[in-house]
Amino acid sequence: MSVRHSILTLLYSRPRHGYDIKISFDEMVHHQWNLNVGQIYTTLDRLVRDGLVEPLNAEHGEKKEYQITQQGREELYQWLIGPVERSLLKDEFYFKLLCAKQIQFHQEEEMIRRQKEMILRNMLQMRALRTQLDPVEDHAMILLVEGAILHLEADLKWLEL
Amino acid sequence: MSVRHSILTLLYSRPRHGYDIKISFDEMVHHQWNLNVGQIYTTLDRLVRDGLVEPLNAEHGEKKEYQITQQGREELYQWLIGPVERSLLKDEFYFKLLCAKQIQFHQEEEMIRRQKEMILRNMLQMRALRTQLDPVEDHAMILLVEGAILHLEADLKWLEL
DNA sequence: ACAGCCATGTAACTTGTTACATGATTTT
DNA sequence: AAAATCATGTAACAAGTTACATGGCTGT
Repeated sequence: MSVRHSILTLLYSRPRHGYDIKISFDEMVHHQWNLNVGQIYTTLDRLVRDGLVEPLNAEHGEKKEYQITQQGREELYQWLIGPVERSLLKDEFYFKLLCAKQIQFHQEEEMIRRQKEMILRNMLQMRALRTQLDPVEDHAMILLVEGAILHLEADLKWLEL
Repeated sequence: MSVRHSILTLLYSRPRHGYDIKISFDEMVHHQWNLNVGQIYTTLDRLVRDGLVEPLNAEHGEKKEYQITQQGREELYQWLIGPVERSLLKDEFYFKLLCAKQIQFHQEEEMIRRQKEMILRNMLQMRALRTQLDPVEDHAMILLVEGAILHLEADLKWLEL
């Protein structure tokens, strides 16, 4: 979603080097998002360029650590606190239906069928994830996953109309 | 969302020139999405490059028209019929909550308050749009807008937990 | 004459993304 | 010794996006 902000998030508590960020990222998202390691490094460079992150003790050239700057903390704060747009066209499926209507694509039913399938697949995925979570350690994550499942159920209900 | 596919959609029924696409696009989305005209032209060039669109009678250099190719129709078809991912991390607000938890950002309540505000704003926007729609001409759009409103209501309900 | 719309385009930049190269260290 | 993991990076491209330049045509 926003690799930049993920990195700022992980650097918030302590400095890390690229590979460390990669590992921590995978843990944070419980391996639900496959991120190419290379992207960590390209994004770190860009964050340094923008003054949101700065390199630490780059002496010999090994395990270059990075730390977040004050500006980086502010950027992260603003991002977190900023709400997410939820207008009609921000939902790609609605947008597709709009386009389908425009060209008189008479296969809305098939679109809906496939979308339902995807939602079911995503629900299974979420349920599988939930069973893997530790009720103590991942308490907040469990709430999120359950919220996501409720969301998917609402989605499904709407498609059944 | 996908400017490329919007353009393919508009070229599906007949060839058009850039400005025509811009006007039709604004109509199609009922002015809910502000698209810079320049982007139409850059995207058209890229579509031509990829063989999804081809220029028509570019004689004197005025009103260059473009038409969709067979490959373009197929691309559009595949895009329309393809389902949209709905996993946990694809929702930016969930992702923000995850990051907030990671850094022990103790302002989840404020995040939720602001997100609710945004949803209410988007709901008002949708309701305003609905009143502007023609019950005959825009029948399908009305369904979509009402669906979006239901969606927003479900969103709101979840945030109230 | 001037405003406003019709119409086209480009240069520049952003983020996301990947395939690939390279080598060190650790485990089997 | 081979395989796996640790670790860093680069070149290249896609798509989104915008500010800006340019000129014709139309109505007042």
